[in-house]
Amino acid sequence: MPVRGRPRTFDRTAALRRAMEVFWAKGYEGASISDLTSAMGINSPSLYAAFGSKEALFLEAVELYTQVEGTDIWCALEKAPTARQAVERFLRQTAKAYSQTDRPQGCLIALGALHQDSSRGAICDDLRRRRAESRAALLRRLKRGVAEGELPKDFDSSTAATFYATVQHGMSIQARDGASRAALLATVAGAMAAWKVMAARTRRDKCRP
Amino acid sequence: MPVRGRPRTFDRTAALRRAMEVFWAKGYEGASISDLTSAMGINSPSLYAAFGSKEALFLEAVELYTQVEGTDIWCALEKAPTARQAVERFLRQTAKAYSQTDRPQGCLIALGALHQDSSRGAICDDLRRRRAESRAALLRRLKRGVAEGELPKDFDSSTAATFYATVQHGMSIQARDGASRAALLATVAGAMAAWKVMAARTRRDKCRP
DNA sequence: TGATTTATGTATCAATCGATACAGAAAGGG
DNA sequence: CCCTTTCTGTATCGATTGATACATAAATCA
Repeated sequence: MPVRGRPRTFDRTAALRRAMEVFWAKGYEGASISDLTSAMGINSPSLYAAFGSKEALFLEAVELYTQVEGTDIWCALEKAPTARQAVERFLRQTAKAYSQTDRPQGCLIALGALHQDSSRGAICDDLRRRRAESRAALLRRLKRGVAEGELPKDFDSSTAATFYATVQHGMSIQARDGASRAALLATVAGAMAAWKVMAARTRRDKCRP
Repeated sequence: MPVRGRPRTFDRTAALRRAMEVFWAKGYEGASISDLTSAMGINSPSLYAAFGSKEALFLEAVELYTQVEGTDIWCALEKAPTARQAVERFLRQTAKAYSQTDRPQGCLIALGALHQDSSRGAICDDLRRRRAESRAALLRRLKRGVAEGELPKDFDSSTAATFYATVQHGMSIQARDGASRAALLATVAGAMAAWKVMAARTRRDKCRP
């Protein structure tokens, strides 16, 4: 069923992708409507007609970001055969994604709107919810590792999930500071060094396996 | 030698401290001159007469922040007897400082201005330089540990410094998301779990000490 | 065809941004 | 005393912010 009125003369998804890149590079507050419209190749009335408001555009851009840029990271976490490999691949994919040179460094969800008072509350809350979801996904994978016997029953999945989520967030700032992929992978190596200690059973019967 | 003209009617340092708190809570972009003047209890001409510009005020506020809020963390790093304790106390002090409930959560230097394009370049560069200095201080302490024989000669101080600095940055976002002190300390525990692995000599002769 | 519906481009809107002009007030120097 | 210097409060400045009014263009419906 075709739409009734005059058809849109721009590609809505392509324009949304451009908006995503602007928000990614400049953050929610730092991206002005003028920045957005010039990057999207449209005038502001078209932006408001198609997306509603700056807030709504941002929320759509973040959803697109999650689907497009986050897929590799989520897949790494879900598809790896062991929890250990899942976490390591999750972090290595993160290092790879955050250090791409043909796009902004670091994560839109981590860096897009950190100051609740100035950004609109809904913006900040949405990103916070997505960050919490990232930790929750890690937690699910770790608990599965415990349930499957890969990790000891007394393994503290909650602490480990918090730790690895925090490392990922720190990597965003590190990447934004210009860290190379090698430097990010060094951080991954450090984080994975904690694994065998956290995964060790309380009784030290694994020292000489 | 007393000053010549009409004396200032407000406490410059107290006003600067208020400005610091506003920047800390809202970031550089998010803090408007109106926000600042109302918190400082002065009018905008007084602000510009005393501090020059918003940029200069921010730079002074960050310097004050470094001296006032960073002292405990730096002291923990410098004064601990071993490198291991230095890093652990450094992170534990960070957890404590970032989770104070009577002030903004997380670190002004980590969160104050992450988007180069929108904030003035000098602001972003100053914070970046201070973040780099934090990693450099960690690196110095670790290399001292190697020189003193606490750590093996092949210990990768650079990787470890990058890792622990990144964890600290991640803790800022974690704290800004409302993490409790216990959650931050869980991250510290995770980060310190990596220590004994990174500090282990290449030959596994330390497994049964 | 004419009526309806939706999108586009120009030209703004009120509000807020960072930053000042200006006159008066309060100090020291002479 | 007057002169100079510096700070304070009021009242802005031009620029930019996010968001629209309005006339016109381009499509479908009847």
